Amino acid sequence: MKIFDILKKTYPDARTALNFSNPFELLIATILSAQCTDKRVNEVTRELFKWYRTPEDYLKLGQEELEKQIRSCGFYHNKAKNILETCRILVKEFGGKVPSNIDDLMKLPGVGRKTANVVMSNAFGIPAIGVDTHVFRVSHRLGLSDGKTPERVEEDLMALLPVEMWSLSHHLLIYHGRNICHSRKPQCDRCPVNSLCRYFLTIS
DNA sequence: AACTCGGGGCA
DNA sequence: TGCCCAGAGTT
Repeated sequence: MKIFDILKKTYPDARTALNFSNPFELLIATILSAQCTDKRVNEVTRELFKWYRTPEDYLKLGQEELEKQIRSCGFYHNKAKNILETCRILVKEFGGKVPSNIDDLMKLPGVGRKTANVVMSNAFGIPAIGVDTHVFRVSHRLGLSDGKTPERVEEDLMALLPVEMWSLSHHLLIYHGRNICHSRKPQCDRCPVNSLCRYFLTIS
């Protein structure tokens, strides 16, 4: 697919901003990342992971103290509650390990389809496309999908791309969304794929 | 499909 | 001040 060839050349270092290879740490960081900048998640987790590295560590920490630690990420009450319940399930049902399939991951509170896919692809190397707001918006603009839900966009992208491109396409579309294809004011004049973009066609 | 959960950065 | 941020859960 030509669009992704260009994006790959344009963003040769596109990779996750939540750069954790440890599945458990990536899971926690990704739960925290909901409606929060990756910059702040990295700040909070850099401190958090110094002291708390396993599900047992968080269960010992407790709700109130965890809320304080993650407060600046927003939605801290729900996130703390979800993280602790997730840790309980990990200990009780998965031997303290993070499962690597989407069904088990999505049973964890605080883990939706996007987070589950990110954990699978970034921590376990399983081809998957996490559809966040960037991927959703950019895919629609480019004309890669007309899906009304993230799941439909995910299906369209998977049908469009070879399996070995799934994980990378997630990073490329996010990178592009953050750098050029902004929600409000997309920088179409300096977009490397504007000649292939459906949205650019409608406005020019 | 619409709504709520929210602190913090930035214009 | 107002808008936005690598979403998920509930109704």
